[in-house]
Amino acid sequence: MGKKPRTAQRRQESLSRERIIEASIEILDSDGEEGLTFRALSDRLATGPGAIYWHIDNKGELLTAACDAIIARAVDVPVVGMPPEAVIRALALGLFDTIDAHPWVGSALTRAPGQMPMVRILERIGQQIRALHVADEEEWPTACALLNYIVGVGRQNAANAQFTRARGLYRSTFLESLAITWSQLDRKDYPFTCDVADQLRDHDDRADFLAGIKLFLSGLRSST
Amino acid sequence: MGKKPRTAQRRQESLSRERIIEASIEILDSDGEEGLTFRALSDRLATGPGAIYWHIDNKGELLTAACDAIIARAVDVPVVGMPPEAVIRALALGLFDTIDAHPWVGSALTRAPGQMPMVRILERIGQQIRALHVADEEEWPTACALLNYIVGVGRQNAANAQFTRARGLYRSTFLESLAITWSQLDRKDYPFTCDVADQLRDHDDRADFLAGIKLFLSGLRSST
DNA sequence: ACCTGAACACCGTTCAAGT
DNA sequence: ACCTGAACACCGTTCAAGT
Repeated sequence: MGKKPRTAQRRQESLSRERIIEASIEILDSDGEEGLTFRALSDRLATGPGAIYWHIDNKGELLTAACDAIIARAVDVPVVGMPPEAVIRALALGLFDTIDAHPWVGSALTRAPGQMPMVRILERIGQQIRALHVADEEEWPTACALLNYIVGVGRQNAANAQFTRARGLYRSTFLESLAITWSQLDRKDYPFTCDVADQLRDHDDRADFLAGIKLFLSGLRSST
Repeated sequence: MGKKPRTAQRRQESLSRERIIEASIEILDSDGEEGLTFRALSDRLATGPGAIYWHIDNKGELLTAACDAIIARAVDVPVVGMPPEAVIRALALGLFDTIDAHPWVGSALTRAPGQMPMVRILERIGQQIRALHVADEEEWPTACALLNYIVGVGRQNAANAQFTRARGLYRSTFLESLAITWSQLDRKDYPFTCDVADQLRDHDDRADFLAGIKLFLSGLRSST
């Protein structure tokens, strides 16, 4: 018997940073963040764990690079001839859906402040903020706030989904049990949460996300 | 020679969930998230790693419980006689500072969707949203958006600080090197980021955070 | 230059054995 | 009921040795 079962046969092409990142994304998408190990990765690439270190510095850099590949695509939305507010909405929804489809992207974004993936998003948002003729000194804080809202809420939404999946539950059953827990809280201390428990059951995360964007944009309109 | 060096002498009081959480917070605050291991924790409590499992289910639950202890204090702000918008601002700033002081709280919050620490925040925000007479069906999405903004931005800010500290840099030198990197980007592709690089150097995260809150509140005012 | 894979120093968690 | 600590099945990372 062989020393180690090999699912894939020995690779033809030589290793490269691109192939490593591509394989990492496949693993991250199918097995989640904790599924990406250097052993699983080197197995898929039919090599040893050490080989990867020739092309990549460490796991953090690998995650950032994989994240950047996804964000680069997500941020590439049509812009021409659309009003800035519509572009912002399209950008925001596109990112929301992307983080939802690749939950690991959310945490990778947070762990790489100021790095390329975040800069890509900042730039797109910033250009639209500029097109809205926000006062010069307000451009940066406004773009920042919007960026953080989008990533923050997208991340939170993805975390919910992951939390659910990790427990082998469906979204509906998870929300159902959460609604029950909330409605059983002491009404004296948690009046709002008790009342809102019902709405939890069949709320639409994507719609709530968009509602926040709209609030933001209307705040922006009223202050310029 | 002894089997194992003991920094603390054998504990007097017996173990308890409270003592474990208290010790965890001490470790998390001084050594960060990756400093909290069951070995470090049991060392500090002068016991074995297994003993902890008698009182706590797993590491995730431990982190959530530690996080909840911190949030419970942070959310306990004076409310009486203040206008709702002022309470929201105070609440938001308090949470921002708390997450900044305990960076691990940010990630713990994200990992416990719908759990107690998040509910505490939701409830306080929700009560103020209600006091602002937001339309019934808008209460939940509005509170949600605000909650997510606060936690999202707070978390991002804490991540920046951690990223800096992990590399042994000061905040100013980190921002300086980031500003240089940004200003060297290709102006054709990154006009906004290039321009904004200067503002990065001495911007105030806390002020930017507050600017987002204000934008939110003015959006709320203009839509009610 | 690029790859191999054993080895190192860790993890979280379990569990038979003790009191 | 509560605690002990060795043991298990993992990690990320390194590095001497190979081609």
